[in-house]
This record gives sequence, structure tokens and C-alpha cells, in this order.
Amino acid sequence: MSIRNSLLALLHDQPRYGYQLRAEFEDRTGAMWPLNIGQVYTTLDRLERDGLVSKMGDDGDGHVVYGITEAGRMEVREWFPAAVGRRTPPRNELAIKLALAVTLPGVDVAPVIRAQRAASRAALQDYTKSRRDTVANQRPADTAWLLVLDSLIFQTEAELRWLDLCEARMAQLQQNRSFKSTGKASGGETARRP
Amino acid sequence: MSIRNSLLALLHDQPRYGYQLRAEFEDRTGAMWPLNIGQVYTTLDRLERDGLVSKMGDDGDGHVVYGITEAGRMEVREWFPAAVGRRTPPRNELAIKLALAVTLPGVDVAPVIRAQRAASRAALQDYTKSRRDTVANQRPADTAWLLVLDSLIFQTEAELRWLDLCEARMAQLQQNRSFKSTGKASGGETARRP
DNA sequence: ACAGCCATGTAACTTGTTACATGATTTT
DNA sequence: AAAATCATGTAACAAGTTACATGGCTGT
Repeated sequence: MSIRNSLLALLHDQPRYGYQLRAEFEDRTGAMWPLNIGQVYTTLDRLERDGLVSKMGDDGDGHVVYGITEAGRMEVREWFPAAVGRRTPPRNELAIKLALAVTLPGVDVAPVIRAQRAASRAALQDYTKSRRDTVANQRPADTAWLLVLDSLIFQTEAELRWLDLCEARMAQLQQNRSFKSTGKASGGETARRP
Repeated sequence: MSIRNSLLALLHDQPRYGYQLRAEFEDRTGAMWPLNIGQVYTTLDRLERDGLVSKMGDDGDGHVVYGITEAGRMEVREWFPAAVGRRTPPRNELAIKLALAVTLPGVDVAPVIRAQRAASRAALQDYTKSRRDTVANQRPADTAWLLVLDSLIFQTEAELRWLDLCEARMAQLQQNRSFKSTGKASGGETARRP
């Protein structure tokens, strides 16, 4: 849905053609989420099918220019203020993976956490470096790209903190098991089988 | 990919049938990401097509039980320690939306941020409440569900902090524009047109 | 008898990805 | 002349969602 809505928002601003749409999108997101050009054309087809955009013919340079329709404008006006991801947040593959790792027997959780932490740390460093470089350039046009970078940084930091918590929780569990095996059952370990 | 890998991981533990797979998945993720039963069957078909699982026939109760193959086991052993989302992180719809909102003329950013903040705050409260309830129950079986909740909480907190930053950045930009219009150009606003 | 859950599936659909074909224009 | 980039598209595919059909079994 992101791409569809993004292209629509760009066309809400002004009519554009396929290649332009990709360039504008990647300008704003700093090419963090590269947009395949094929995707642009198929999405434009679908938007046209749904009556949200329409071919406006040539622009003099032979480009196939699309314009937004009234129905499309309405969609954009609804999209922007509509909060995202309220109902069911998008599936978090990392969270799912660790949830399975800690509950399935025979999976060694520690290396999973370690590998992810290394990757997340590397990503965070990359983002931070990009941020330094971007700020150094001092180009006000990069406002959007900076926001995207900040979002990625915040997210990754949260991920790292969560990984720490996972590790600590696992250690705690191990300890609890030790206590139990030495006779000191913890309060939470009430028997539940009849 | 999450679902496919999750089902495979569950079958790596032991053979199961469709309904069971959904139940096990939702047990572990606390039904935060509900799994449509139809999806389970189509995914099993694809896994079988790819030679990662195979029908093991009946289990005595008439259930269609699937088992994992050697190829499937290898996939699972690769999946767990493989870090997630390194290359291109999954598209963040909120980040994209705000990046477009701040760069497209004619979009009022403030209400977009406000609406999202309200929604995120509400979500955070829900998660926090669920967490309190779950901890109160003191059932050790909920370890995975707690981790998932913590992940959601961390993520949402990061989102809220990021929204604050966006708002501050916007205010700053406004101020810069005022300065400029009163003749005091800021350092970052170097002219770039030839 | 009927409602509701367990259980297995199928069909049609959406968004998004990848690979390929084709030709024009620009750069080296 | 060759290579790269601009530009438009198509075909095949993957993952996931939704709605529907079907039948057995259980509890009221």
C-alpha cells in the first residue's frame, strides 16, 4: 500500500510520468527503499483501473504523463491524516523469530540474538554515518531524508535495547531453572497439569 | 516470508496438521498477528511444492499431518541465525508518509503528526495494559508473548519519540523561514541555483 | 434440532518483485 | 562506435488476504 499511496500523493502535487515518479520518491526517501521501475508502471495501471489517476497523453517530450482524478484527490486527503498500523501492526519478523526460538526445544537462542545484534549494530553505524554526512552537506532539501534516517536510527536503537532485554530475560529463566533443580522453586512456576 | 518460515520452524520441532500450526503460532505471538487458516493451507502447499515439507498421511484422528524434510531442516537451521532486515529494511509506511508530507507543498504536516501520535499513544497504552495483565498471571508459558509485547512497546516508544523530533524539526524550519524573511539568513540556507 | 467450533480446502484477489524486451537519447 | 542512461512496458511469480464451500463433532 505504501507505494500506491506514495505515487498517488506525488501525482496529487502535480502530473508526472513514470520515471519522474521513481526519481521523486527516491529523492525523498534517500534511496533507502529503492523503487523498482517496473513497479511504478504496474501500480500506475492499477491506479488508472481504479479511477484514481488518468493518462494525460504527451507532455511534448513524448512522456506518458499521468494526472490525478477527483477520486484520487479524495484518497490522498484521507490517507495523510489516517494513522498508520493501528489495528494489527505489521508482522515483525525478528520478534516472531525470537518468540519461536525461545519456545521451541532444540533452538539455541544465544547465537540468534548475538547475530542479530551484530547486524543491527552495523546498520545503526551506517545510518549514523549517513546522517553525519547529510548534516555536513547542509542542504535544506534533505529535510525528508534526514527524517527517514532518524526514523531508522530510532527503530534500530529500540531493536538493540530489545535484544538486550531478551538476553537478560533468557539468563533469568536459566537461573530460575537452576533454583528449581536445587529445590528452591520460584513463585511463578506453579504446576498447571492436572 | 515470516509465516512460511514460522510454519517450517514449527514443523522442525515435530509433525503437525494445519489447525494445530495456527494454534501454535498464535499461542506464541499472543494472537497479536492473527493467522488466517486459509493462509496456513496455501503456505503448506507451497512448502510441499518446494520440497521442504511432506504429507505424512493420517495420525489416527483423520488429521492431515505434515512433516519436515531434510531440505526443510536445513532451511530452518539457516533461518534462525540469519540476521533479519539487514540490506533494505522493510518499508516504513509512517516514515514514507511524513517524508512526503514535509516535502510536498499543500500538505499540512501538523495534523498528520498529531493524529499519528494519538494513535501510537493509544496503542502503547493497550500494549502496556496487556503486559501488566500477563505478568500478573505469572504463567511461565507466556515468555514468548511477553517478549513480543516488549518488542511492540519499544517500537511504539521509538515511534513516539520520532514524532516529537519531527515536530521539533518542523518548528525549527518555520523559524528559519521567519529569520530569512526578516533578513537574517541562517547558515544552512546557502543558495544553490546558478 | 441447532449453534458453534474443528478441520480441510479452493478461488479470486492484492501488493509487490524480478526478469526480460524494446527503443531513444546522451555520454564517453 | 560502444556504453550508459532514460523511458515504457509485459510476463511470470511470490506472499499474503478474504470469502466461500464442505463436512464432522460437541454442547445446549
